[in-house]
Amino acid sequence: MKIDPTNPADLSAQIAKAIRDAIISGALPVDKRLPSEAELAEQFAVSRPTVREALKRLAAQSLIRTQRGATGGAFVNRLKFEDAYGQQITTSIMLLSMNDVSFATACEARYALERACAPLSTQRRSADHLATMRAEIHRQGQPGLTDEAFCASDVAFHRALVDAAGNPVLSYQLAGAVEGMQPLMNMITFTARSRETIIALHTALADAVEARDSTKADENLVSLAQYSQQLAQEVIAKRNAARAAK
Amino acid sequence: MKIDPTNPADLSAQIAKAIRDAIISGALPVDKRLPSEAELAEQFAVSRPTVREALKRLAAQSLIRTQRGATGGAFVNRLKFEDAYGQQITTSIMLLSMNDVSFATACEARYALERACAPLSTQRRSADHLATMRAEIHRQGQPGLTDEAFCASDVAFHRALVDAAGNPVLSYQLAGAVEGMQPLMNMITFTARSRETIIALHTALADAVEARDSTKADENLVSLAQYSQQLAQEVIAKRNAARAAK
DNA sequence: AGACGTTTAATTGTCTGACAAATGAAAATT
DNA sequence: AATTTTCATTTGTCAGACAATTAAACGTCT
Repeated sequence: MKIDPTNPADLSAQIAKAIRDAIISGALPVDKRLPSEAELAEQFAVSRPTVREALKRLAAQSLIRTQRGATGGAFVNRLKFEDAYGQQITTSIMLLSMNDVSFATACEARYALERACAPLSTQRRSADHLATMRAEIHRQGQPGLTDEAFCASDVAFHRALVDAAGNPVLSYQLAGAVEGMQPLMNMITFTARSRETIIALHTALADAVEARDSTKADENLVSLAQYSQQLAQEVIAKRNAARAAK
Repeated sequence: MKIDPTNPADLSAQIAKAIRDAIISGALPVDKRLPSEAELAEQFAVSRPTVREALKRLAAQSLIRTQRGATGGAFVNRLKFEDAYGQQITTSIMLLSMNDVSFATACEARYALERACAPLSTQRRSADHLATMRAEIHRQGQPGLTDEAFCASDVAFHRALVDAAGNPVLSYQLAGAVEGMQPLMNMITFTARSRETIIALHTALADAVEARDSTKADENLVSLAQYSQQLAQEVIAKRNAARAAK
């Protein structure tokens, strides 16, 4: 683990990279304690604040955790799927909001990935996953539900579908695609009529999953994708009409 | 943007969260200059090193960039897909290596997602993407190629297939699944015979993409998935045999 | 001897003050 | 008017200090 001392700028970034590479290469195994900040400062020939900035960079990526006290220090953190979900969702939201990604593009990606999950989900779904899906469908039918709550329930429904595949790697990858779309979905106003249509499709999808019928599940996902695109187009059309009227 | 002053620990994490939330909510738009470190220190009633640690956390996530000089400072960064790729891949590699994810689970996820891309790729593939795929196939056939280089070319081939779908969101999500598997793939020793088989499947896949035949492309992906699983099982079987012999 | 409270050393978290380096704007000079 | 110089601002880094936390070492009492 060495840094380039000739470039006296970005020292903390260089140190963070050196430690990160050591973790990736396996030289620093999980739960291994790093040297203390004072020792690291001496090793890299920098001051303690600089070392601390480097450690905070790593902590932001959940690569290390720190503990105070006599036997404390910085430890290589076992990256949990749970922690990675959060980062993945944040990054997805940022990407979609900052890069003018169209609803159509994001929606296409989301449903393409979900359709990839569906055959596995229909095979492996447990009673638990199915119950979650049914519960969310029931929630979606309740009167007085705000659009945001309806969207959140929609996300939970689809998360259950994805998790039913029983593959944590798939769940992780899909978390970004499904949850990252929520801000875009929130632009849509769900009328009572459109909610009915979505709930009907969700029910049919849940039925297909219960019957372990992957063909029907796929058909329903295609219908959901098409209907989502249609709703978004209506929103855009209305907005354009309002703009033209001005 | 406020923090809880009653808890005098994790101040930098709290400040980072406050700023991150402001960025996500849109209160701080892209390219907006944050207050200077001295001003932030005053606003949050903390010292400058604490503010700096918070900013480094955000920089580690590519949420801000900093610039020295008179008109410098920290600016909200437009998160590029390119930047997000790198983080995605690093996180995926960590997740797979630290959580005892089996080759079978990772492989299943990867090919499920790739099959989701394939129909779009066959529809939209450009001559450019096809040329990249052909070039990587050619590289894979060269004698004297190390296993690592063969794997890297395999990844490049599949990246081209994914990018051919013309959906940056899909490419981003798939980057983790495809490139994150590389360390696992590197465990496999590719004999001349197994390379031949893989190259034949790649060629058939490229042919299907060229002919815009999504059914054939899907069949070849399924075959590739099965063959990858078979190779991995052989490696595991050999390893177990060696262990039993001891 | 064993259980329990106390001290102590190590470590992170934070603060203060300082200087160096970069950089654009303003001022001075040609 | 163009160029050079100066200057103010801001980040990057450093040194030293103290507070808070924590577990181990130590001492004391039963």
